[in-house]
Amino acid sequence: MSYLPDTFAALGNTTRFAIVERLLNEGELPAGEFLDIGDVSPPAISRHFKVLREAGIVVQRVDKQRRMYSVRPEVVRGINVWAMSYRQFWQGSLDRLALALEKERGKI
Amino acid sequence: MSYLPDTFAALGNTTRFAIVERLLNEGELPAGEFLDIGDVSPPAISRHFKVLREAGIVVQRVDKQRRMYSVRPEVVRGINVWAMSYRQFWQGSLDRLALALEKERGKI
DNA sequence: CTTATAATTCCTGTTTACGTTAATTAACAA
DNA sequence: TTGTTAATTAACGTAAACAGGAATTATAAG
Repeated sequence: MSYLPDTFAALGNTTRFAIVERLLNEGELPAGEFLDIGDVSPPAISRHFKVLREAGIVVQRVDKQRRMYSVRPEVVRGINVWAMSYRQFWQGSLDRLALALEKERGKI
Repeated sequence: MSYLPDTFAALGNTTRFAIVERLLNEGELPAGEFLDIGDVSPPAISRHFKVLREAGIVVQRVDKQRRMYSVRPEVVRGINVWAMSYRQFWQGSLDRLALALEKERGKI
């Protein structure tokens, strides 16, 4: 069985997706850094991190009173592996699109 | 704004994920072909396809009484583009893992 | 015209998701 | 000790997700 549906379910919430993107761009950050993300309360942030943790998307590191969060690289890589496994499918359509554009260009 | 959270939300259901994987592997199929996927009723299948359509993941083609469904290649490609945009992040961790394994091998 | 097939929509009930305020835990600082 | 900061858990309410059976629509076949 694949773990991907659980991963996607966790990323299928705009607040959590924004959290993950920010962690990906800025690296490890404490939970408190996300209070400005789309007006959510501290309890809401905390529960979103719990969902992300339980889906295996982030890991927590305790530093004094703060909980530092970071994204597990394998997760993003896993998504990439999945999408790449269907590369022939989507690459093919890209090639056909490029070909069609070439032909259009020829007509003009 | 990114459409990815909606895409992930739609794929974050095991039944819908199974539907999409099957369409990716076997190509265009009628809705009725999915009645064996984890004992779901025709209405349930129909509603899952509606979610997938509204998320832009699949397209419908009418053929007599049948509704033929197929995956939009741009969607899978879009997921790939997103994951690839963080390649440095997950590739880096892979390299460190490989290096660690090399060192371990050296010790043995 | 009548029946069968394919899929959907309607109606309804149950579960899950998500947010808020209040209370709690843990660490730090005066 | 007392107060402050960081984050979580508890309790509660509302909205959305999801499922099933019944009814509906559209096409095909006898």
